[in-house]
Amino acid sequence: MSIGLSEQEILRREALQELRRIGINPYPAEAFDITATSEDILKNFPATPDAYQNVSFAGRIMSRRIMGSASFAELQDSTGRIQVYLKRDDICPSEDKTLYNTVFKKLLDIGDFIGVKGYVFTTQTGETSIHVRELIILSKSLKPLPIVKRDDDGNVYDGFTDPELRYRQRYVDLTVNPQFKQIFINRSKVINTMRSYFDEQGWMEVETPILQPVHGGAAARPFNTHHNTLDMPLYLRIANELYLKRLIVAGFDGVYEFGKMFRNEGMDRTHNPEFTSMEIYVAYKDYVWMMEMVEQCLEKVALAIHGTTKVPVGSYEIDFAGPYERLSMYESIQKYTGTDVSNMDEAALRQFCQQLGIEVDASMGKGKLIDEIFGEKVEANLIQPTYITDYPIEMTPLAKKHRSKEGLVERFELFVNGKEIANAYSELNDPIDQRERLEDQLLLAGRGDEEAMAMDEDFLRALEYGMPPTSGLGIGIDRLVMLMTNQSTIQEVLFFPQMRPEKKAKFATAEDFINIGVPAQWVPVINKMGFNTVEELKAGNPNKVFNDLGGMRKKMKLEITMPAKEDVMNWFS
RNA sequence: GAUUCCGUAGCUCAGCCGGUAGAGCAUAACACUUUUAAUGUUGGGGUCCUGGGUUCGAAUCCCAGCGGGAUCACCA
Repeated sequence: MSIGLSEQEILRREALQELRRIGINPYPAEAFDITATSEDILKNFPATPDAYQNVSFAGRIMSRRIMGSASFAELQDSTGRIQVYLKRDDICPSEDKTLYNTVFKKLLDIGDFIGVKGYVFTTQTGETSIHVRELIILSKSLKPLPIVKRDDDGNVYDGFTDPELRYRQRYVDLTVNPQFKQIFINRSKVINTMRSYFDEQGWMEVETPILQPVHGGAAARPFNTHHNTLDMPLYLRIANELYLKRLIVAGFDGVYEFGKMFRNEGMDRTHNPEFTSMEIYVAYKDYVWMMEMVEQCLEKVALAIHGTTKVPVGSYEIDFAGPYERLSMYESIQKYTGTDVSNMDEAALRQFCQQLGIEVDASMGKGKLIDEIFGEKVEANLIQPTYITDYPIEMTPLAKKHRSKEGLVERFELFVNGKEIANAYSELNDPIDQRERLEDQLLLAGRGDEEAMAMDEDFLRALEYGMPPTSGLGIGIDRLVMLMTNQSTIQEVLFFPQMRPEKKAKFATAEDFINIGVPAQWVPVINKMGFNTVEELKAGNPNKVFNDLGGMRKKMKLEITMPAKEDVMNWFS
C-alpha cells in the first residue's frame, strides 16, 4: 500500500497513525470558532491591542522555525498570513510535553490546518504574532505543498510557476500563490457590480436552457449530446439570445442572464470551450440607448475594482469613463487607412484589399471583405473604449436593418485594448425579415458553413406573435475580467480552465497479479518496478524481472521471501 | 494548424565535448527560549516524459510520440 507513495507522503501517513495512536483525531468533527482573521489582527492590533488579548485563530501551517523549546510558525487563513509563537511550557503547562515535543515538532507538517488560541503581541523583531496557549489539530495534510519562499523585499524563491500544474491543481496554486486569489475576488466584483446595476434599473435576472434542441443566437460549432428518455439530440447552448428574446415577447421589459456558453472550437489564451457571457435585453430601447447604458455599467465596474475609471492594461492606461468614441465601420476604416470604402462595390473592395496586402479569396462577399480590412487595419488601434457601429447586413442575421443607411444593420461592438468585448443590436423584431435572414443562413449551411445559424421555428413563431422594439447586448465576462485585472490569458481568470486529460496510467488490481501466481506481498514491488498491468509484466523479460525482483528486495530492504525462479518463469506462461 | 522552446528529486533548477545523477528549498536526525528565505552538523530521496536508433557506454546525439509554454494563424 505504502509503496508507490513518495517518502514524504509515507512519513505523513505514519504521522497520521501516530496522532490517532496517542488519542488525537486528525480530522475532528467539531466546529472551531474563529474570533479574528490575520488581516484583522495585522491591521487593527497596533491601534487596539487590548482587543486581541484572547483570540481564536485557524489556518494552514505554511512555515515552521523550530528552536528547541520555542518555535515560530506562519499560519495562512483566507485573508493572509500571521506568525504564531509557540513555547513548550505554555502549551504544555503540566509534566506531559507531548503536545509540543511530539505533536507539534514531529507530527505536524507544512500544509496542516490547526486552530490556536492565545494573545497577540509584538516580537523583538517587531512582527505582530499570536502567542499560543492552546493548539488543536483541525486537518492533517497528506501531500507536501510546494514551498514558495519570500524575503522581506517580496522576492520569490522556488516559485510554483508551472502553468500546467497551476491550472490543473488550482487548489495548490491558490494556497501557495495567494496573490492570484485577488483576480477571482475581482471577477466576482465585476459580476456583482453589473448585477446590482441591472437590478437597480428594475431588470430581472433569468435562467434559460443550457440544453437546447436547436443551437441558435450565434455562429459557432456546438457540443452535441443526447437525451436518452426522449431519444433526441440536444446541444449545449452557444448563446442564449433567442430564449431571452422569447421572454421579451412574453412581456418582461428587461431580462438578463449571466451564464456559461459552450463552443466546440479552438482553445488559446483568449478562448476556452466554456466561457461566461452576460446578455441583456431591454424593451422599447435601441442600440444608441444601449451605448450609454454600457458606459455607465463599465464605469461602475472599473470604480468597484480600482476606485477609479482608469485601469492599467498592459502598457496602457484605459479610461472607462464615458462617453466613448463612436465610429461607424466605414468611418473607422477611413480613419485608419485614409480611404472611404462606403461606396465601393465588391470588385473595388477586393482591389483595395490587395493594395493593403490583405489576402482575399473568391468566396468573400462585400461584408466579409470589409470585415477583413477592419480586422487587419483598424482593430488593433482601438485601445481606449471605442464603439464601432453600423455593420454590413450580411454577417448579422439577428440585428435590425439600419433606420437610414442601406445595406447596414443597427449594431455596435465595443473594442478595448484592440479586442472586442461587447456586441449589441437594435434587435430584429420583424418576423418576415427574420425568417428571410435565417433562410440565408441555411443557404450558407448548405454550402458547408458549419457555423451558420440554424432555423428555429419556435423562435420565429414567438416573433410572429410580436416582440416590442428591443435593444440587446452581450458581454464576454471572461474577457472583461481579463481587462479589469490586467491578465493576458483567459486561463488566469478561470478557476478551472479546460485542459487535456491527465495522462492516467492503467492499473491492474492486485488480484490480477495474484491470479497469474504473483505472491500478494510482491504485487506492490511489481508495481514499483513500473509494471502496472499484467500485460506489461508479461511483455517483460522473465530473467530480467527475476533479477530485478532481487534488486528491489535489497534496495527496499524488504524482508519477504524471494520467489523461486521457476515460479517467476510461470508468471509468464 | 504552423513555428519555436521546454520536460531531470515533493518544488525551483544546474548537468560542458557521450563516461557511475547534482544544488537550494522541502523532508529525516541532533543542537538551539524572539526567529522570519532562521542557523549549524549529519542523512534519506531519481522510470533523467515515453518508445525506438547510434554507441563499448546516452539525462546528454538522432528519429518518432506524449505533455506543456510562447508566438502566429483560424475561430465571435
